Amino acid sequence: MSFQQQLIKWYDIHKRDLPWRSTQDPYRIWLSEVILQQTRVNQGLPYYNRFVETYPTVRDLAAAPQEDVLKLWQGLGYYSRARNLHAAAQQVVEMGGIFPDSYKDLLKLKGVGDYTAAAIASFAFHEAVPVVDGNVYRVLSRIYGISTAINVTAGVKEFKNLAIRLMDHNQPHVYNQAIMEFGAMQCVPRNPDCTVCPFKDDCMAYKDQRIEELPVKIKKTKAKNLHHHYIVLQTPQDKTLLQERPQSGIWAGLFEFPFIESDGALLSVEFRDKLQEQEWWSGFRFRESVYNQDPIIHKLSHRKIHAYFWIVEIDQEIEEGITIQQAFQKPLHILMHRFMSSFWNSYL
DNA sequence: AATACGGGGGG
DNA sequence: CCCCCAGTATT
Repeated sequence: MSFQQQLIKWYDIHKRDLPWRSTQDPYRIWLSEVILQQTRVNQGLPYYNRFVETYPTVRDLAAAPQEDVLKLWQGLGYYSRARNLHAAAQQVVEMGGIFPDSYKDLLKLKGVGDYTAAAIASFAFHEAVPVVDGNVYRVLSRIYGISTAINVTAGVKEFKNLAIRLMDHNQPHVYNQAIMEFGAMQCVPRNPDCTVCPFKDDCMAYKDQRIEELPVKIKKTKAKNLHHHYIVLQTPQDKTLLQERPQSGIWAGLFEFPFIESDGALLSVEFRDKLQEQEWWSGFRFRESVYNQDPIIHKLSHRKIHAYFWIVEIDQEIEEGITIQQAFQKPLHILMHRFMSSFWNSYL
């Protein structure tokens, strides 16, 4: 039995019942693929359901305000995916609302790269293009004993070529689902149960006991430290102040309290001075107290944010002030949302 | 070719 | 603590 046949046989027995597998609608498939970029199925699943329900068609998504899309995306991370998703929906609507139906044309959509274009093209249109995601790298590197790093150009090309050679051209949609599912369920990153693997007699890595070494990946640079002193403004009428982050960089387009950056912890007097130096701060009388003496550590892939929340009470209303309820309506990053939930749920 | 970009889960 | 996840865009 060929590799493809064995793989598909395994898939038929072990596949999970996932909502995007029971549709041929390119819009839904695209939605699922973007949500699942660098995201586990279990984490993305509820978001997929909410998006399909809120925006049943690509036109609904295109017509929505970006803030609403970000709000629905809140907590999923890599927020440029949401902004690109929104922009791509508008691209599709401009093309008459008809989804591109080939790998080549799909690639033109914002946020759709090599993997996602291949996924949509094969799942929705049965085009014979291979998906090469983290699962596929792992499966192929192990079975074929390939030590080329998966995150260097030579590796990307080598694995892509192998994937093209291996794929089942008669049923690319099944084959692509099968190899990813196999990586996700059987050929897992750590401690796979190779004794029940259908490829245990052929797998080079298993034979050479190199399962834990493959795939090879060049390690990434380590995180830099940032210190954020968030200003939790409180007015007499219990209003507060949020600001939108810039459209590029970390948490682009999300909302948070204004903050002061520093090299480390601040004493109350230091915080007062820095606050009064802020351009937007218009010299209110205020009383400050730090909510958390020790920083809350929020880790991103390459930033380590030390967050301090300073409760700053002023004795007058401000024009930009919003209610707590309004603040919760805004798209927020997890650090903000966690603080707001714990602070205002116990405070109110 | 390297870096930026989240958050959660697992060992 | 470190690694990984249905990657893409930018530098």
